[in-house]
Amino acid sequence: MKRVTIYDVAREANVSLATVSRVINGVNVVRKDTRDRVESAIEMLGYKPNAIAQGLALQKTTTIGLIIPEASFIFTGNIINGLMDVARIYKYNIMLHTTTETISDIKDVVETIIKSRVDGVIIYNDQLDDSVVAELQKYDVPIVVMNNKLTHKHIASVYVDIEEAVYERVSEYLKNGLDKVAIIEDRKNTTACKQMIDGANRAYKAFGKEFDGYLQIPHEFHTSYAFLKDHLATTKYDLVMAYRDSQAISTINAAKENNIKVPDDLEIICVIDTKYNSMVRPQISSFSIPSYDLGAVAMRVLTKMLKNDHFENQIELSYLYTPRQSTK
Amino acid sequence: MKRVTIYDVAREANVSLATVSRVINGVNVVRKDTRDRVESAIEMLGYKPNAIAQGLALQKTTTIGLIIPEASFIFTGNIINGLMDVARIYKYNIMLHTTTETISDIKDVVETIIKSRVDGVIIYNDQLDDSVVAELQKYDVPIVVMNNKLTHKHIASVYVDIEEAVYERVSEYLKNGLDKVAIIEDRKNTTACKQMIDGANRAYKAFGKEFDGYLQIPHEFHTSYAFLKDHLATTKYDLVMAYRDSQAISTINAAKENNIKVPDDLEIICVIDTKYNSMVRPQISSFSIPSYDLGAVAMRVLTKMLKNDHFENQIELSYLYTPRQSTK
DNA sequence: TTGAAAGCGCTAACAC
DNA sequence: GTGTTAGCGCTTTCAA
Repeated sequence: MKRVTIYDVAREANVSLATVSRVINGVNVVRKDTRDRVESAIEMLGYKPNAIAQGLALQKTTTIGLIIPEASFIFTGNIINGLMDVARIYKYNIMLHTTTETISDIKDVVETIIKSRVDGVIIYNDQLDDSVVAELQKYDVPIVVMNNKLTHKHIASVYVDIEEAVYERVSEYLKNGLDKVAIIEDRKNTTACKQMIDGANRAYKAFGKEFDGYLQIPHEFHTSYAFLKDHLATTKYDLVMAYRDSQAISTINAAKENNIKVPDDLEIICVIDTKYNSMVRPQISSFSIPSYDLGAVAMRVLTKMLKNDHFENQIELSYLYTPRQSTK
Repeated sequence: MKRVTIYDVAREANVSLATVSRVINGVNVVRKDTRDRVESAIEMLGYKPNAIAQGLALQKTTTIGLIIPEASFIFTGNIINGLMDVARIYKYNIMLHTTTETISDIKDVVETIIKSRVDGVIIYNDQLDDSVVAELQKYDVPIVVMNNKLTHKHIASVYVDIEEAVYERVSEYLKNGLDKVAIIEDRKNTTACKQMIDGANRAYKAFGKEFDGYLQIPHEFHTSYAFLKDHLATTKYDLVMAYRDSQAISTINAAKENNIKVPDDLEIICVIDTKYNSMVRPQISSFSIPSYDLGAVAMRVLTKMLKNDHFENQIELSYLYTPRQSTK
């Protein structure tokens, strides 16, 4: 089909292109019968307004850039679903960008983001580099960051208070005299992991003790499973906490290898869980981070920013600790 | 930062905008010293070419539309990773669209795709509606379809021959006299499921038998697990095949409830598996569909189409049957 | 090697 | 109510 433009429609309907533009954009001043003429011309020619030209004329693209780390879809999938559902409502398009771990790569992403003149950006990235945000800010792009509590005035952040969540839970164990708590390192989620440790530290301090259960996985081990299989053979814990459910599952498998019974001999809790947690046995107790909401809220805040409405620049989403089969 | 355009750069460097354009696009006719002047002006002003304006002038956007069903990221995540990696190489942007199951919704997606003037479209959708493809084709958008063997001349399809895979495997069992084979319905993947059944039918026919193991999940059951828990109590199988690993896991759980030992009393095979299969015990034997490659190849074919290079319009990716703990 | 100017398809002030 | 026209920021012929 030949490209059909607003001129073609105008000619066909015997009106000026301004009138066609009015009809397209629902400007309610066009007389009913001319509107009908225009509409049937549009129908007849199969005309679809060129969003690129509109973007150029209006100085806005109605698309927003989404930045997530590569290979993270198992968790971010739900975030994206939430985000897309809201984006659909407000007619925003989503430009997807994934980042690998190299710094040059993330610079490239920012570069393309700027060039593509998106109306706003949503970032989910645990190891978020300040320079990225700074660069983006130079170009006045509204930014929403997920899962990273930021304090910039012009950036909104949507997150769950993981520190508090872990604090609460660990306190509970300490209260019952169970103080052999471990937190597994998560190299892909260093910030989240740091919050977990902070929470544990605070809890231990409150009980006059010191937390020393941070399990860093030595670099010679390729998986946390490989490490834990050895480690659990020699060290006994009351509770192991992991960020992702996948790590929790690894822990369960490692425990099984060592004839450690979950939850009788060892309890396990993770922070985020995916649908697979509902299939695994035993099912893992978790904080049920509302990942769908994380995306949906982020998108909603961004639309507010774009309309210059007032917006909260820090939105804390609540979690709900959900005990399952991996804890007593 | 004030919007800086090509005019600003031109003024700063004391050249015409045509020259700036040449520098930006690496047209090698600009004298070294003027190029240097332009480049330092660009640097100084922090100029980034407006991709929207370029898109309008060049009649191409260097972005491609990706359509996937909502909530499918656990599997499509890998596809997206493959796709993004290749897109990055060729400097294409990805516009992400998800479809829910309503027909009006998919029409909307096609509408926005056309309007956004993407250079091409990649579709992963099991229940792909022909009318969608037809609509897209009217506007001459190059299309690549994943996991759906299509025969249109101007559409490329990238897929794995699931029918053959299942045929091979089932034949193997029949050869050993094991003929109680079941295939679980997958409502989200009807086309894939149909191919599985076709494969089983063909295998049975080759052995002079008739396949009757298609397990449709009655609508009163919300999950396959719920259904199988009952069903496996009364019916014995040698082999249960599922499309997704998640269904295979459900089957294992349902078997466990009925004291059926996997793989001793019942073997289980799935077609696609995600990283979770590496964590679950027993691990499930599968065909190891190369989902990353599916995305990467799809994107690569599309770039060929866009360059008007010759391209295969049907690309079959190979699978590798990988026996694990769920089979003997 | 460089510049002038038309055009890409649309919107929005302004005029009628 | 409708048309005219000047942009939006870039590319690309054509001349110089």
